[in-house]
Amino acid sequence: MDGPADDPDPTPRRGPVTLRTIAELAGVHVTTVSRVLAPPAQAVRTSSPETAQRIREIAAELGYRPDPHGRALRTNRSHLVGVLVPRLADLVLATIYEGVEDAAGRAGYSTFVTNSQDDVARRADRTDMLLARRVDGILLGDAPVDGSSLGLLVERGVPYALVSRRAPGHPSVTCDDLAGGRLAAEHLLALGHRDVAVVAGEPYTSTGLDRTGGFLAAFAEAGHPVPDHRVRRSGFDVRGGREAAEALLATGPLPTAVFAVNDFAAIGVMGAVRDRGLTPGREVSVVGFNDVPLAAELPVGLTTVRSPMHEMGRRGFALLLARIEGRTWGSELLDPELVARASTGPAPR
Amino acid sequence: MDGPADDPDPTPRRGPVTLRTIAELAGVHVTTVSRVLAPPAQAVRTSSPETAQRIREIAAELGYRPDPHGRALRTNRSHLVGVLVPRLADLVLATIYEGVEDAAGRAGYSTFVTNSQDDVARRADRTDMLLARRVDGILLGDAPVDGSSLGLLVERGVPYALVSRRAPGHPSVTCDDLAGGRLAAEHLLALGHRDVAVVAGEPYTSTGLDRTGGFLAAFAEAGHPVPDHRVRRSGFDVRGGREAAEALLATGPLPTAVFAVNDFAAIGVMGAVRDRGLTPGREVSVVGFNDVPLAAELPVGLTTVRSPMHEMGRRGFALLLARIEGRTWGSELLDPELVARASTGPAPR
DNA sequence: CGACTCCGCCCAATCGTTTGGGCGGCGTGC
DNA sequence: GCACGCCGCCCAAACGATTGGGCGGAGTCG
Repeated sequence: MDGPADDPDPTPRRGPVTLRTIAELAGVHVTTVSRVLAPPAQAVRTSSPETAQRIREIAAELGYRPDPHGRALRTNRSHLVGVLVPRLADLVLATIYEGVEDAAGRAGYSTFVTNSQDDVARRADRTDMLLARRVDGILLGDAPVDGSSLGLLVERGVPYALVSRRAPGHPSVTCDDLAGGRLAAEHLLALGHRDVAVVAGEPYTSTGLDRTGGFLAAFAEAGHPVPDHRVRRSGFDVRGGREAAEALLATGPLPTAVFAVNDFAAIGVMGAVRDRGLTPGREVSVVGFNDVPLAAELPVGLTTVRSPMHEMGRRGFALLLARIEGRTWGSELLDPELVARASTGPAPR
Repeated sequence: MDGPADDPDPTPRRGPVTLRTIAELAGVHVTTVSRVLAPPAQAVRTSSPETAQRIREIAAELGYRPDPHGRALRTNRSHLVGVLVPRLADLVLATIYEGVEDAAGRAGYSTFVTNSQDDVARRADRTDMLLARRVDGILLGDAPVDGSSLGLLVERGVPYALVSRRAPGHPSVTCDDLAGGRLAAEHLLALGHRDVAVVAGEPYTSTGLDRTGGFLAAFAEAGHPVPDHRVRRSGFDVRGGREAAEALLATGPLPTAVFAVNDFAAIGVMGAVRDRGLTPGREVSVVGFNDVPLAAELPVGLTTVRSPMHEMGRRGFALLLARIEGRTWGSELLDPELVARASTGPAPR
């Protein structure tokens, strides 16, 4: 009863608008319509200006949108990319992803995002799902620093790029985490801190490793090497930071400052400091990393190293796109920046 | 030079595996392969057990995955759904989305998520993009309570469902926010609070409205109506909560408790309380909503109303799927639960 | 022994798009 | 006036999967 509408009224036109719909209305072949509506870049065998104009008008009036499935089938290009993150509920990754989606949208791409939970099996499973969806490439926000799990992609020849975390020998867009670690160290050194501790994040991530590495290097170069027992791995969330800080504060004399490689971990550290009746920024200074919006709003503002998360997402997508399109590319390091707030102060005597 | 591999070796087989690849290897027609590999539910015109077995083995060995574009083109079903959220960098929505993605994955669907920023134009734009991608349905996590912006979907006959925020007359899966507001009120009433304030969230959202409404109703019924000037709209983030709290605390006598309709807003409230030299849970009690993981880890643990965010996402997808498949469906209300921590205490005299 | 049924498979059309190959007709040059 | 070129368009063949329609052969039954 509600069939393909044989009323002669051309405007509301039931059903989806296809090239054929337009071709019939314009009294022309679908090929012609396709060629007219193709992006000007690949404008070969063009039509007469009048025909083109007429076709464009009809297409606009009907609200024609090319069917991505038909197009993908023919061109073998889906204009889809997969994005793998450890957890989307991690604000840092969510923000990076916003950048990715932003850039992808502008380039006419859509993204599937999915979380791997930093779990090997799940990562393989999700990658498989993305490949089954025929994505044009994959952006990895969860790469382990040893590059394991990238073999499959290389082997299959799937374009990919890393974002947030780097791995030697693979294309990536990351914050210059080594420099960021140094910034934190220099800030604390300038405030007179000599006896410090590090909440170091997960040891299989370049973010944790590099930030810690840069920090330790700067202290060592300044003549105040940080002993091993003052460095402790941790999760990247509040709980992880709190647990690591409790362990660090429990043993021996109190450090005068703690550097956490992630803001949420730093918030956990501040909680642990408070639990001992101390105030962050007075008895114990605390530095975080990333500068999430929350950092500025805390009762005691968190001193932190700002990383350009949104920008990182955008550039990460741009890098992936360059690889997909076979253009030249290179890995990128984005500059971090120190933001001093109330959680750091001069070292107590 | 790297063509379709005419070596007789059947196993590594260059290029993508299609039905034809399998058909040729099995010496059978593609139709037969398609029918064998179809889900058992729609098993009509089946093959002989031997043929079927052989086909399945070859498919498994080659790692056959049906091309979603070919399938979508033919069946007019993309197995794709769009998800619209205000901001993915909002932990609450990110968690709900994790639930959505979880359920979608299990059902063989993939999801596009995109943020509307609660902006009318952007929402229309993103919806359009999703429709252009030929999604089978749309899940809305950003619906305004007046249901505006849903007209387009209804009109076009696109299956949709609401999650997190409801709108009268539209299918939704939400937390029972009215009940949640009451839970918060009852908790504070039991602690002896009579003079309270509300940080009410955005007035165009059912979450803000219902949580506030339930809270106010319970206080009114208990004989302690909350005056208008003690209720103030706010953003759902830390800054929004802080700003609203500063306004509320500035005028007249201090309330003994503040209910914020969102945990992050509550964190902002606690910051404002601290700024005045007061301690949350002593001079001023604070209650939040959602129970995000951070709430338990704060220096002063946040009393809050837990909402089942992950579950909400899962059920939301299930509801959408029911509509897509034309099954019967109904809106759902999920039960909230009060979690008492240190940020609430007996009302001071 | 013939007719009928049904099983197991193949044929062909279709979804919407892109793209190399033709093919008339008009304009130009000699 | 004829040959040639090119402009503007149409034709047809893909891409991979699904699905109604046939068709030969084996089995059943009278």
